[in-house]
Amino acid sequence: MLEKTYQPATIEARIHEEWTRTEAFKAGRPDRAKSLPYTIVIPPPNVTGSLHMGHALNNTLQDVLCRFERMRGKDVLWQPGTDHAGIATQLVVERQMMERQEPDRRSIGREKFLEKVWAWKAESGGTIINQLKRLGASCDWSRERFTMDEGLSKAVLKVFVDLHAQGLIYKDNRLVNWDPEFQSAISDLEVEMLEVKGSFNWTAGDPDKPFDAKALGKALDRNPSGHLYHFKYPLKDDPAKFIVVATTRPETMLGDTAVAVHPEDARYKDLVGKLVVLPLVGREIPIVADEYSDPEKGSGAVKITPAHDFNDYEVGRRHKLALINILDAKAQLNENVPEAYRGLDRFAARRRVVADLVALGLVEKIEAHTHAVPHAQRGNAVVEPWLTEQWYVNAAELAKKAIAAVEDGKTRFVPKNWEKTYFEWMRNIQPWCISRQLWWGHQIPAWYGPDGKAFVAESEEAAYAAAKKHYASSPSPLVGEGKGGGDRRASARGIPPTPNPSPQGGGGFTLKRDEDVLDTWFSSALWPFSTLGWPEQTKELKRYYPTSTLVTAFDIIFFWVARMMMMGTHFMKEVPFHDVYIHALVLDEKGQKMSKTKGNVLDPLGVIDRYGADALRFTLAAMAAQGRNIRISEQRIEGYRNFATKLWNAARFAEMNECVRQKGFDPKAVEETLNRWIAGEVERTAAAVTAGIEAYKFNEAATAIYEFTWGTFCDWYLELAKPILNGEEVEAKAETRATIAWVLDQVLKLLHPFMPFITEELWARLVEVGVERDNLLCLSTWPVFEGLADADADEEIGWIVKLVSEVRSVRSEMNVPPGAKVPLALVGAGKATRARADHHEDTIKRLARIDTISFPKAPPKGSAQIVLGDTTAALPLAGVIDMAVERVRLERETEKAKAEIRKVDAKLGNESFLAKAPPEVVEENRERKAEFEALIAKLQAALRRVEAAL
RNA sequence: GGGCGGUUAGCUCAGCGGUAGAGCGCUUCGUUUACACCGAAGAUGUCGGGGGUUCGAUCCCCUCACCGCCCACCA
Repeated sequence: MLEKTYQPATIEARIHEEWTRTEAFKAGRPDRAKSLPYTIVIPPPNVTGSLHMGHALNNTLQDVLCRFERMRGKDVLWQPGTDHAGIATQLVVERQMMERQEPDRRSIGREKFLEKVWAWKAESGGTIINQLKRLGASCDWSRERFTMDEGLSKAVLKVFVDLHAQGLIYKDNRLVNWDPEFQSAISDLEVEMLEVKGSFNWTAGDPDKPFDAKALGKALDRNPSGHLYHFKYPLKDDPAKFIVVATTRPETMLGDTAVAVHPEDARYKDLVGKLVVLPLVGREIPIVADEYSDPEKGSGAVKITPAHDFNDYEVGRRHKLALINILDAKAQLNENVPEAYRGLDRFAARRRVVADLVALGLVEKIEAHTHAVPHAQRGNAVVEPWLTEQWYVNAAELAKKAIAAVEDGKTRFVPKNWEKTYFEWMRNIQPWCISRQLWWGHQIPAWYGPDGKAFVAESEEAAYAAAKKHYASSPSPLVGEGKGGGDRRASARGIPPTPNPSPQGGGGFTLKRDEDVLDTWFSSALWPFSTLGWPEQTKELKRYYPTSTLVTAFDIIFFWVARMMMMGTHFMKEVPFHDVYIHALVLDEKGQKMSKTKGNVLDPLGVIDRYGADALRFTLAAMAAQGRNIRISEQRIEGYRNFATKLWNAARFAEMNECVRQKGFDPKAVEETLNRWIAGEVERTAAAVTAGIEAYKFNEAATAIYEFTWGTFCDWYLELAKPILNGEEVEAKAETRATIAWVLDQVLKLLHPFMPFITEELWARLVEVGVERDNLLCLSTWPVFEGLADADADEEIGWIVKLVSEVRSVRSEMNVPPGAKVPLALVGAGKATRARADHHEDTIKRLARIDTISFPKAPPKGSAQIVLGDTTAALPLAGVIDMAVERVRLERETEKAKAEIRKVDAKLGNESFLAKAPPEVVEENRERKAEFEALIAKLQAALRRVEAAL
């Protein structure tokens, strides 16, 4: 016997165990050997992360697809795994070490530090996987992968070496986004522009307002950025004259190598080609004419610091200006600035420079200025454009095939509008900086010879062999000049080059491996094939690649989707996935991004504890309309928890009424009108759910099964079935019981992708006599029906539903006591109606609380009257109801009908409409008009009777 | 500055060239043996403003307003 309410907590764990025990989700099950494959690779969550609502949505949708396709008979591989998440994970461990007051990573060295990270991974790495399991994710857990697994690392090595050999990976010395806190390069995508506001305003020469260093200091304490400083640079030839430049970063002036003005700017035309003397430094720098300078901005003259600004870098290139790097890896001023500033942090230097220039009378004004400042997404440090040598991928080249694949429709975005975003980015793609000065990640497979030449190979041995060959035919490396290579970069970062003391062979030289690791996204880019065993040509790779669908949120289209497309089309010569379904972000009730700092995080695990995984999943799926974000609220989840309970109780009802599955039950063979009707409804619902999932319209699929289950099955079908179940007609009773059991099974199946736990549980518990007892629901077959619809049954049941609803409505409006049974008179009933009323007598009596049904020629005096097609249903309630109220009610009904007729008439009276609208629409309106006219006629008759009674 | 999306019931949102919908909330009623995490009945909308296309526009086009996001932007 089922309990009165569904208790998810007790059931979910057991069901999950059952799935695991039977290896239900394993790809390549023998019974699916001849099936079509269906593959999804999971967007690998950070190995040390924990489940948030975004994951919950992402994985719910993937699971809906996988369970759906599995039930449709496909051989489903949902490939799970985790990402090593270079920066994020290293950060966590470093913070942990700091909290424990342990020595930092540089003190303990790379090896010891990596041991710690691996230990942390071992400790917390299983968390998110277990959380995914709690959500019900039907991944093939036996195939779990990690981006730093041996196999995946091999794939990374091969890709790096191959791309390098093809000239698509190279080293370059250019400006990168540098995170001075991590002391690592980061990619453009990892930079976030944050708006900052200043508060200090000052103008030179205002006697009422002298410069107040303290006030500026305070403003800068709040925010080191946010001000625009106007500096006066004296002309060399005429030191009494100045050119004014404006900057938000005063300290960079120490690295200025030019001032640029617009070539068309009349104010400065004469100055082009002249020199100014850079204050504080004394360097003579030219005034150049460059289009980059915008006469509208600032003073129209702009200082140029090619080594510390992306735009200035380009100007510098055009004018062959010197690059003076004034910062070290920590963004402290280096030896290239006057001694007074050396060793200062960039923000301290900023104050110092401003103070010194004010003292020299070279500051014209300081304005509070709101502008955007680049911050590192992880860690939030202000990012510094910094000149270093890094490894790059020629993304523009790889993007060609990735773009073509989408243009040709080999990969399709759903919703389609994301293709535009994809193209936009891909067509303007910049070189991808892939080296990171971190330790946690795939170390770059490049070894440097004594002269700094890099040997890229899959192993140290291979690199050494290549080096030996190279140096045998080249001048001795031992007298190398230290040109290029990692060493120079290392020294630029203040890290002394550490020669490898151990001899690596008999070549008379040693190789030193590049210390850097690869961007995390480099390995994730390979995920669709590296997880299948590539570079080995495994049978899994053959069977499951290309994958079917990728399900992800739009915020990683650039980071991940685009790069998988590039790597997939390049190395596999085939797209990594056919469909990319881009889903929404999950926001809080107010539409804000959930974040720990805002404290508006709804923890999916807490939700699962309180309402069950099924309720959470259903909520997310039901709200996953395309092209819109999801605002999740606990109330909504509660509503779907109630839905689960509703289903549970419907099953309980079935159980109590001995509705047991019948082997070989054929829904086409049922004879009771009621059962024929519900069979048709099941067919329609199955089609709607199927169409919804196929089109990635999860909300439509979820709504279809919800409405059927609650509205059609519980509210009407079961209620209508009760008289039969309680009646004496043995055959009808048996058929109805069997039908109920069958419908319930179809509900369980259709609902299973959304609510796997409760459905699996009920599936198992409802089997009393034998059908499919040994099978799990998740491996059963998806409902597909044809030919169950029965127009006659639809009409008949529709009539009953209408009659019952109308009677209830009138009773309620007329304040008939709910307990009171009243007689029903059907006036003007034709043969068919009479037959219906006879056939469903018990049902009508029960649901509408009627005691007797009669068929008089005219309505009894003092009746409330309901027009139902050709019949007027009269409730003789003389004395119970107020006829004045009844008159008002009938008048209102009449007015409504008249309003409808007016609308229809407006159309039918329009000749253009008759001429141009499709004939079926015209016909539809004619029928509508006739219907309402008939209705009005009957209502008028009813009104006359009421008036007679008054 | 470039792009994308949104504006529909009190709230959160579906829908869509031809009768405006759901969930929650609200009102009234209800101990009819599946379910009060329930049942029955009910109220509520100038479908953001303006223009256009069309026989017909909440839906398509243009425009304006407001809101959100992405990209670019440290003078």
